[in-house]
Amino acid sequence: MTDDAEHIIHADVREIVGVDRLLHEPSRLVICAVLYVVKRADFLYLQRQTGLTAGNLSAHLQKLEKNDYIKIEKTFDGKTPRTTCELVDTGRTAFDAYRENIKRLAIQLPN
Amino acid sequence: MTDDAEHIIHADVREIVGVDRLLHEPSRLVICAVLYVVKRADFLYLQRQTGLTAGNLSAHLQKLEKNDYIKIEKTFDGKTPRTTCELVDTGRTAFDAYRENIKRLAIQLPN
DNA sequence: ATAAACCAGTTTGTAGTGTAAACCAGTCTA
DNA sequence: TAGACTGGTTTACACTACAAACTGGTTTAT
Repeated sequence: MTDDAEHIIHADVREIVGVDRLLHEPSRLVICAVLYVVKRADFLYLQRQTGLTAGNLSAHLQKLEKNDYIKIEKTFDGKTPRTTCELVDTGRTAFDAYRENIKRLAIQLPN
Repeated sequence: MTDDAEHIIHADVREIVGVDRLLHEPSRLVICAVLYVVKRADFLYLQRQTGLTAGNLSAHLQKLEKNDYIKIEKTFDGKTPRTTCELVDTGRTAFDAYRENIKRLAIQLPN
């Protein structure tokens, strides 16, 4: 195989090695996908939607918060604690970019 | 947030937690994307195309081979060793499936 | 009253993974 | 024949995801 075939391989394909790892993790991708459409969601709702264990979900949410992709609010609903999550601008923008990237990858290659 | 919004979230979105991890790793995804279009490629060609270090590339190729996604052939080109890689059916099928999955994810969500 | 079960998460331990750096066997060059 | 180069492989380590164990508090049952 020579470099003659190089023209086939679009630069975008190579660039996916630099993909946003924070979003590339499936668990977090699902979390963000859910938050992308519902805007706000509490812990249990997210857990049901994603199918993640509570521990997992908690860890991933913290990671997303630390990177300012989501905002976590802790309140009380009567006496029971409630954790509410929201995708903020940084996260929304990153998610859009990620989608664009993988869309290009998925569509661009010849069959 | 109640489950009223549940209808928005398509089942496919949730399913990406079960994505093919072997292909989901960006390095391997690029390797397979290259092999997908060129059919056969040697080690150095792959290294140039992917931008991976030799050690990395070697490790990922072994992982792909162990899972029967690619076939690795070792020959001599004169006196210099040559490692040639080829995406086999299992790998090609998996790659197609992976593309389908992420395409759905990328396209399906509302903006 | 008090024990048991439950709720809403967090923390901890472990196994797996990706990565770069170090290494190796053999070949070419001066 | 010493040194550099080829074409990789192996090693060491830092990071990550995941499940299981735990925490702090509340409700239910006895």
